[in-house]
Amino acid sequence: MPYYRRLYELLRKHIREGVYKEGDLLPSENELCSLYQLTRPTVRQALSALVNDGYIRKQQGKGSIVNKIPQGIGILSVSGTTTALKNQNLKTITIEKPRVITWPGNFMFGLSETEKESGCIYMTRLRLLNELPIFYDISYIPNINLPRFTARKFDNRSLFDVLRKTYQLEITSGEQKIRAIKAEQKVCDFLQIRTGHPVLHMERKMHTNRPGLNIYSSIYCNTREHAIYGTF
Amino acid sequence: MPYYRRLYELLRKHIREGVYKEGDLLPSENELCSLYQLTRPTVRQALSALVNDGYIRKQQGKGSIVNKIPQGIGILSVSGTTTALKNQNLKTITIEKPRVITWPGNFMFGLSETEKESGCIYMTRLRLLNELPIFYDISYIPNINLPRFTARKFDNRSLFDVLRKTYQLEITSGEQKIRAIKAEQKVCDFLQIRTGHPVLHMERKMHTNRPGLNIYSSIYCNTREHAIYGTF
DNA sequence: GCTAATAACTTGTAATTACAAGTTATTATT
DNA sequence: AATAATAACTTGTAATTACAAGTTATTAGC
Repeated sequence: MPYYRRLYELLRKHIREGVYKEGDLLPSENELCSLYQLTRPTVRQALSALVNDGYIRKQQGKGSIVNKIPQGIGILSVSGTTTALKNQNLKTITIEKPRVITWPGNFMFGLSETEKESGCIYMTRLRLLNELPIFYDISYIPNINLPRFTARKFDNRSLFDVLRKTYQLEITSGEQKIRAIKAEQKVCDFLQIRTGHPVLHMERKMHTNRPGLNIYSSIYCNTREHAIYGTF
Repeated sequence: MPYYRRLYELLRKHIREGVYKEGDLLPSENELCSLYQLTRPTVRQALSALVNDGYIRKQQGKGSIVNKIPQGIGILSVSGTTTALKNQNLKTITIEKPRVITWPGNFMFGLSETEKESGCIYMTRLRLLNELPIFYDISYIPNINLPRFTARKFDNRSLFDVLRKTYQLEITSGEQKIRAIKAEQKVCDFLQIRTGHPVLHMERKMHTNRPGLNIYSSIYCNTREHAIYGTF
């Protein structure tokens, strides 16, 4: 792991654990240099990654100021869904275990030839916050070089954790379409809401560090109690 | 304007105008160096800003690959709402002209003391896409050093354009809460939809380059025809 | 005691050099 | 002709140096 990345991970951990609180100043770039035996460009690379991910903001002449950690459900952020939640009780239930299907006709995003040919791993999950169902997820993953995937279990573990640890797959960026819709019967049942209740529908395409491999989800979200929170 | 910024603006313009199309490779970093008489760190700074804003992705050993330009309604991106739309006919109507009010009780985000003391500029606008109302915007701006703001006109011009050009205010980042709700009567009237139709509700806090000055909006969005599109 | 200049910080920009690591086209070998 | 090694690219990481520009604390002068 490169030096700038190590420093990034360390500072990120410190911020998340409250070593540096909201409004605090990080050590200055020169201090970080001498603390960790790095040069300024390297330190700046780590800091700009933190700025990028919303952990700090910088002000010329002043320093690196720690931002408030997102407390809501940070599903809009790049990092996995589970990560943004800290003390809240989030549980994941697999409704349909992963199985290989042919891609649905009229898919939400355009597919490459490679993706079309390789078929699709399909699974549905329900995610509960404090015992209340919040997300109904339908995931579509191209069946490209992911051995034994359908045999894996995801209960109480983020799909993205498995992808990262087992297949070294990381989400690098993505696109999404968001709508407010009247939920159909099946979705209402899963989310335990009245038929026709407004529901947030997200269609996401997530790019990974493996070029050409994208992960797709269709997510229905009950926002009655919790809003979707995101930074940009 | 710094060199890296100039190169960023130029390449961004070229991508938006189609000089480089989706999937194309930009000139290599070394080519850009000799083309514009810059050094590689400077070129890389410009490119990483383009990666950041989703215009390109990079692949080691290959090059900088141009991404698809977002064609939807790019309200989730940092840049102003109007910018992401290209050939579509977007019109803005001011419903309530900017006026100074006291901050509403139970405001959607916590306010600093400075913000509370300085009062609030309030305005509401309706934005139409191809003659159809899509967004109903309520904006709240702290009345801090913005001379003659209430006298300005915003018809058919992005609020953010005025803020940038008149007051050198730029949005640097922000946070938002998103919900699917049943629209109340007034909102339905503005958006020309049936009472109780699902509507997307966004509450946004936008940080600016002027430390301590944030812009707030509450946006109701009709997503029946158009989805909100964003990259991350 | 107050004010203004200054010094000592902070981050921002930029050139230079060097090598590592991934990709692609070329060349040599079989 | 197909394959494997290689060379010539590409971007990634990292140290070094220098000065510009913004912020804050100190100091000198009144």
